[in-house]
Parts: sequence; C-alpha cells; structure tokens
Amino acid sequence: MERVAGCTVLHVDMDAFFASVEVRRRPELAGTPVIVGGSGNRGVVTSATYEARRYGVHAAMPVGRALRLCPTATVLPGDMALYTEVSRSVMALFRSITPLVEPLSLDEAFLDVAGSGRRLGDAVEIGEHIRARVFDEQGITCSVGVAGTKFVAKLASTSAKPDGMRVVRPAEVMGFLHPLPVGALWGVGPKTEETLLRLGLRTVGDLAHVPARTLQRALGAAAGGHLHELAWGRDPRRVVPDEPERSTGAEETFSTDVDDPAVIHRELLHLSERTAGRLRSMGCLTRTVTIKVRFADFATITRSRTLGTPTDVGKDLYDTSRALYDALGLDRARIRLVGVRAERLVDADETPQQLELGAREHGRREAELAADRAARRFGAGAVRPATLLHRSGRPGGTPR
DNA sequence: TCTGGGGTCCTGTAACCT
DNA sequence: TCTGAGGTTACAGGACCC
Repeated sequence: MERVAGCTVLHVDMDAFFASVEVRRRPELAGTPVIVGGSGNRGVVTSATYEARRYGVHAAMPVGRALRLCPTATVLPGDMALYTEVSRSVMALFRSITPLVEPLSLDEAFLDVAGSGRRLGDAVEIGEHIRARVFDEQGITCSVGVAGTKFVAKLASTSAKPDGMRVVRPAEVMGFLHPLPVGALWGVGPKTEETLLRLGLRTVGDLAHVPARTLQRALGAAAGGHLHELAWGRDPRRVVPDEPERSTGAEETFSTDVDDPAVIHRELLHLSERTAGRLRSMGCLTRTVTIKVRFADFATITRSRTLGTPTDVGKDLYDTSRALYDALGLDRARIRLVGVRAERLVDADETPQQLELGAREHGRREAELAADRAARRFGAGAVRPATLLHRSGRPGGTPR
C-alpha cells in the first residue's frame, strides 16, 4: 500500500451508463451519437453518448432541443429493467471485492478497500482490476477516482472521464481541489453557484479562504459549514453500505395539460397503486403521504398528511392523496404533473398492524398482494382497478 | 428552449407540548 | 390560572443529485 498510502476510497462511475448499455445491445450504433430520453413530446435526455455530448447535448435537456443540436442522433426510449439488471451485476462485482459498497444510484458507487489490500493489491490495482472486469463482463467502460475521502474520490472520477482512472493522494488534495470552479463541488448547483459568484467566489480555493461564518450567512448554517470543510478537503463521511430508504413514490407528466378532475383522480389512483406496490416489495409501510401538483406555468406545490396507522395499501394512499388534492379546491386549473410519495417509511415486519375496533374485514391488502403475485407472473398491470382500464390524458395517451 | 422521474437533505414557520 | 421559554414535530418549499 506504499504507493497510495491514505487512499482507500474508490468512486466508480459508469460512463454514459444508459446510452452505453444501449450501444452494447446494438453494436451498429458504436461511435455514433445516441440519446436515451423520455418518449413523448415532453421527454428529456437521461443519458447521451460522448459523440452526442460533443454537440452540446447533456442530461436533463429537452429531447427536442437535443435533436436540434444533434439531428443525426439516434433517440431511444430507455429500458430501466435492463439497466437495473446490469447495475445489479456491477454492484455484485464490487461486493466481491469489498463488503463496504455504498451505491449512489444505478451507475455509481463508493467502495472502501482498506481491508482488501492483502488479497487484491493497493487501491490503484483494485481500481484497474474493477475497470477491466466491468469491461470484460458487461462490455461497458467506467471511470474510477481514488482518494482518501468520498468527495475527492468522486471529483477524481469525474476528472478521469471517460474510461479513465485518477488517483489524488493526500498531499495532492489542495492542488487538485483549489483550482476547480465552485460549481464542481458536490452540493453546489446553479442557485448556490450564483450566490457564490455574487460574493466574488469563483474557485474552490476562493471558498477556502473566506471565513466559514461568511459562507454560513450566505448559504445557511449547514450548507455553508459543509462547503467550507470540503474546500479544505475535509470530509469525515464513511462509506456506509445498506442505508435504509427514506421515501418512495411515483409521478407523471401529462402529454398535454389536464384540467379535468376525473382524469387527475384516475392518475392519483394509478400512482397510489404503483407506490403501494413498491412499498410492499420493499417490505415497508408509510406514515406520511405527500402529493405534488405542477401547474401549466411550472409552479409546483406539495401537500402532505401523516396517517394514524402506517400502510402499504394502495387504496389508503389513494384515499389520502385524493383528499389532499380535493382540499386544494382547484377550479379546473391546468395541471402538468401529479405525483404521490410515501415518506417516513417504517419496516413492515417491525410494525404490528393495528386492529381497529369496527374496522372492515382486512380484504384490501390481501387483494393487492394477490395482484402483486399476478403481476410477477403475467406482467405489470395484469390486475388493476377497473377505473384504470381506460385511462386517458396520460403520456402516450392511447387507452389499452 | 421549455423544462422527466427517482430520490435526499435543509430551512422556515406554525402548532403543539412541557 | 395565566404566561412565556424552549424543544419537538408537522408541513411546505426549495436546492440538489443522478
């Protein structure tokens, strides 16, 4: 471990993950601009090959605009089931190297390899080993950052992209960090960047040489203090595997704005069923239900309610989300998106179901569990509420 | 140009409790 | 019995990440 003493944190990040998986499936697209993006007139880019990025295409850009920038690009709708499968394989590979794997999303993870040195060599050797195996086994490339802290490892992998590896030794951290623009820091988005630029702070080095109190006044106690620590390379966060999930939910943007309450109600039912299905598959119950409504002008509001008894039943989520929606008293406002979220999750096994005096027979949950089994056997949507058999106004529009 | 869907975390305010 | 201080929780909004 002599060569990279103090560097045991790896950040591994797949290159253009969704797009790379698509190119693997359709090799004739190799070397061409490929965009994976939401279908329909309101889709955005979720992933783009480097050939497309050269034209200025990037994630979160509306597909229409991306196509104007890069008219020759192939646009694909995306296949989350496939990406999830590839992700599972890659994470399993990481876990064969160290149990300390903290996935951040489908396509990236932190690894702590402090305990793996004897078996597999130092962090640099492990990083090269991972890159080779991901390419051999999955046919896609990834980039690796190696450092002593999570956030430096993450910045290192970004600077190594695509298909590279970068090691930042403890003695090199300041030299690596301080020339970077403030926007490179994890947690500095467009708004914070604007605030920092107004203060005349352009680089991480500028940030480091301003008193923490100044940053806290401008950005709030937590963010200001945190950024000041990061600017000096201090990041005490450990690599933590198996963090429990805090919320789950579903939302949908209509292909055209909707003002019919009946359509909104049906969509809330659909989203409630989806969210409840996820809760059941996670083995969780929710204590708080939140709805989100985005209006035609993009203004967005949320409303939430905490339940007396935690639930994973779609009907309960629907009753609550519909009550929250109706309480808004919207008079045919034009609505672009609705969403349903389950928050403050609790473990279903550790939460005894409370029997309520005079409650109806507990048939609904059993019915939904049976529908889950049917869905596993016959596909999603095999069994669903009759109201949802002919949904309209949803993306894609066509009733099934 | 016209902005998805899945999440996490933080903050301000109000309500509530002691 | 009233009042105020201080802590906790619920709710809403917003920034950020991939």
